Amino acid sequence: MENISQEDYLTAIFRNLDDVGEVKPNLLAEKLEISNAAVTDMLKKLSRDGFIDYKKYKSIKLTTDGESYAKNILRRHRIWEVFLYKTLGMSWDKIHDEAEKLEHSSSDELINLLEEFLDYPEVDPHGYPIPDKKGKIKDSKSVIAITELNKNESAKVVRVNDDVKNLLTYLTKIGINLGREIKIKDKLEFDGSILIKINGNDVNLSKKVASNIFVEKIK
Amino acid sequence: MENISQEDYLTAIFRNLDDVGEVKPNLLAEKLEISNAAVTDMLKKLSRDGFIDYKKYKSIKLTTDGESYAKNILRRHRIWEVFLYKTLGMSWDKIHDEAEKLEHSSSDELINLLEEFLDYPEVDPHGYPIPDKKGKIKDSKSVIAITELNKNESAKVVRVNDDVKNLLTYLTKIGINLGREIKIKDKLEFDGSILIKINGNDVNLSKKVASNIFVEKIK
DNA sequence: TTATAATTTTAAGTGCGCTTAAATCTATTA
DNA sequence: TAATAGATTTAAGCGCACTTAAAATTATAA
Ligand SMILES: [Mn+2]
Ligand SMILES: [Mn+2]
Ligand SMILES: [Mn+2]
Ligand SMILES: [Mn+2]
Repeated sequence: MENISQEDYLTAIFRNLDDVGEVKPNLLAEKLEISNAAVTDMLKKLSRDGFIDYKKYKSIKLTTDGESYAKNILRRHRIWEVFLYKTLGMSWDKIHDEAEKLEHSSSDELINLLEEFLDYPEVDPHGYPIPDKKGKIKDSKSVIAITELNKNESAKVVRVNDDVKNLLTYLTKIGINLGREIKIKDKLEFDGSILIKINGNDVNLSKKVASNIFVEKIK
Repeated sequence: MENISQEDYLTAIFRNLDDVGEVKPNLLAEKLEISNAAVTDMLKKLSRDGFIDYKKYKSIKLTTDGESYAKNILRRHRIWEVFLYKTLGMSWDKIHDEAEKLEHSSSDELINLLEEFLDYPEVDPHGYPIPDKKGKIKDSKSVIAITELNKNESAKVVRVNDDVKNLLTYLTKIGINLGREIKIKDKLEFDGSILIKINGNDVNLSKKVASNIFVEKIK
């Protein structure tokens, strides 16, 4: 395909599929920071090119082609992130934007060599799984958002949404990174915020922040 | 700037400046494999944006801005090539095209980290010098084309034009790579071809090939 | 159920980077 | 020097990826 815009649309679609495997144009427009009209335009092209199923005023589905394409771009993105973070030591909050460009400028051969050089990493530095050459993604059913934990439960941070502006910078500031253990001290009804204990400190997370941090329970 | 086309034009201009620091549109059209009309179009934009000095029907010069921009892209390109070749082991004839894309998708910060990781290489895998952070390029006055050698002179291959389609693949096939010693056995007048000895074999190089291989004399 | 709000599409328009064809300018050479 | 060849620019047009404004459709809530 070799088309930066279309590639970004496809990954945005894939990342935002709901429980029945559909997305709405409005959400895409938000995620891509683009007008609704532009989205409609592109949907026609993606449909024409066989990457999505699209009927006017209906939700969007990926075709088999579209899905495997999206996963390939995601694979590129995440492998680049590992390289930037581990090999070059670039900071947590910069690698996503950098990978967002590199993902469109590298052949499959390059990505495979890079994967080998990095010794076949399974997750990117934000905890997202890296699809293998065939597009297979390890499923992570036990991964849940902090918002789904109950009071007094303990958990380990295993993933953080890399897609939310300035979230990573904020998390670094309050001492949250992958592998950290947290404990729910309280869940506040009126605004959905959550009080957690981390590193011996009490920290209050807004609902929005908490819903973008993912953990695995510790029994 | 963040513009792939303009960046490729600028490096093409820089790489093809003549002895008085000028290029003609026609040559650019050839190198970029694009119509003359498209070149004229882009020259107006590059001029508007302050990267070149351009007057209708006259040759093109780079402005100070244009030159430092071009050298920065060249720096990116060549550092990427070193990485692809040395770190990942990608083959000699594939790295150029890959770098041709990556050069447009990497921040200065990334390039600097990469340069450090590679331990500050001075030349790319084709023998071209890598501009430093300030745009300074080591000059290589003693580097000459094979065509400039006389009969019976010996020399070491130090650079090969990475810009000529299929040249590298061909050279690999006949056993020419950087560091190899050659000796001029004969120069044929009628077609400008040159007979050289390399690796104990006699090989005939066409004028076109010979003019794209660069050497340093051995006394 | 119907008014209103929200979403989505259509319409019109823009700059980009390209194309081919025609016009214009410059260089070569008879 | 005048004809011609070659280089360059202009003109018209195209698809892409976006915009804003208006129209159409669908969802929500009184
Ligand atoms: Mn990311
Ligand atoms: Mn991207
Ligand atoms: Mn190169
Ligand atoms: Mn390029």
